[in-house]
Amino acid sequence: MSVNLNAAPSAPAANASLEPLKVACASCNLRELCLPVGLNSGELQKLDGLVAQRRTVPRGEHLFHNGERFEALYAVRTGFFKTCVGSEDGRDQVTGFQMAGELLGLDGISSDRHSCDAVALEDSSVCVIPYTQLEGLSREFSVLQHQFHKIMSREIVRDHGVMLLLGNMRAEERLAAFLLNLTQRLHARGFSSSSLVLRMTREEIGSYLGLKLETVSRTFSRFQDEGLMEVKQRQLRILDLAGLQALVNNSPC
Amino acid sequence: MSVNLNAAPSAPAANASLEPLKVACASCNLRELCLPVGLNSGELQKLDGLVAQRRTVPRGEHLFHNGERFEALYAVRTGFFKTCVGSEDGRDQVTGFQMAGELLGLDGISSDRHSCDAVALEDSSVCVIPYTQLEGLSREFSVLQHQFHKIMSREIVRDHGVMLLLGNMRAEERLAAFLLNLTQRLHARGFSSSSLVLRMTREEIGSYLGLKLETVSRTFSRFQDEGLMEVKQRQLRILDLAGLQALVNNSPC
DNA sequence: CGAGCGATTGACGTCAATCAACGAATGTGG
DNA sequence: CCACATTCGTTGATTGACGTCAATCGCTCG
Repeated sequence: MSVNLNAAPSAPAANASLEPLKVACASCNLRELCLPVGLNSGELQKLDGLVAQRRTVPRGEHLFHNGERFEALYAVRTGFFKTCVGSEDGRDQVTGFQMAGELLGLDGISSDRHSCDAVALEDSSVCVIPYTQLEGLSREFSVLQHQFHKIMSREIVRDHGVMLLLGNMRAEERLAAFLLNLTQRLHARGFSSSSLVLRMTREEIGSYLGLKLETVSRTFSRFQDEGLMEVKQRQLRILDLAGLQALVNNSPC
Repeated sequence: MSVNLNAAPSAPAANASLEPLKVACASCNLRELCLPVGLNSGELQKLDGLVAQRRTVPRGEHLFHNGERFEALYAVRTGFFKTCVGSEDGRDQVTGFQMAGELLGLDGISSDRHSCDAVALEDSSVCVIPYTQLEGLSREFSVLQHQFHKIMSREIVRDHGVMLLLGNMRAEERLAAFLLNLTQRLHARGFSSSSLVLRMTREEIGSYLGLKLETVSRTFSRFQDEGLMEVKQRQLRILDLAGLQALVNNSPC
């Protein structure tokens, strides 16, 4: 396996800020990445009835907090989020980064409370999906039910990939895997797969990868020295994709 | 948060080997830990109709392999399993240990193929839950649907806890967290929470915790020297639960 | 323009990995 | 039943990767 991630069919990305009064799932350009995959138009309409509310989250603000009552899932429409869990003694761990078309809040189902924080890394907007209603609708439409289950399962598989990364890989391999994941997801959304702008700090990358920010920074510099990529602060440019892939796949020896 | 794990109400454990011809969920002593939580007797009967098949898995054998077609979930009746993912270059990572009442195979939903190996660490038996039928039944019974979603969500939360452990904790803390998790789950199944027999090798523990087997062994020895526990091969005895908890909660400084 | 956060880089320390040897337990075949 | 093989576990010495501490640089935004 190849350090799992959310593979998805391609679709162009949406634009932020100017929020239309009503954006139906049926006309959303993320529908092939999101919950509506496979629904026919009648089903889509029903789903739209449910996803009535939108919410914008300014950069740095929480979409939800750990411990908060769980009532809805959120589909990212525009923007970028991180989720993180924390231990009593103040350590915290970024558990994921979410971009357009990805679902937030699945952790909350288990205990009716959110068990992590979700924070916008740039001005973002989400669709609010009231959870009880989603359960209801997915009892009506087996396609929706199955798609929802697939999304939860995909999250589990992704987490297992991260566990492999955290448990077995060295700093270089972790960062390479992270970059490949990120570019693949961006590519699936119609962006360039070689040029990207990071939405998160070195510290946040480090937290996700189980590294310190200095190590992330040094590893970026090493990649640049080796001609694998160009690094200008958060502006990245992949020069040697195969080289990065080789780093992930070939064991260090 | 406290390095999440599958908390569950208590229930005594079943006995192996002599497999009854028919064991109904309704009379299973794991029903308060497993899928049937909250079902009324009519619903239980329907679920029983679905869970017709049992399977025994001798120690060391696979319940399923990575890449195999996904058709059913498995509920552990007796015994003990590990699940592991592997990368191309041969490294592999234990992603979890499963005991009675826990579900295996959730990773398979996302792609219709299992994405990990499940291996019995002792002679074990499982209930086979055909997945398509489970989806059907959970469209009929919202309680079953909700319980199933909770189980998937719990798996996600558990994985996030492991990510925190792998990303932030030192060897001692990881092992302490692991032991506390294990004893809590055993306790929930009616076993002593101070005495336990490990079903897995040092290497498997190490793989789960992102450590080498020598480090696991050394850390066990240190715990013993410090009077936290008694270690005789795989036979463990917790002497100072609070001491272990302190290790997990208090940052090293 | 200056304050402040984020990023980079260097010197040094630490924890766990690696390499290696040995001991204990379990299982196999003569 | 014992010799032997094999796997699992323990322990020590050394190495190496990443963390820590610290100084500096450079954006970005009031």
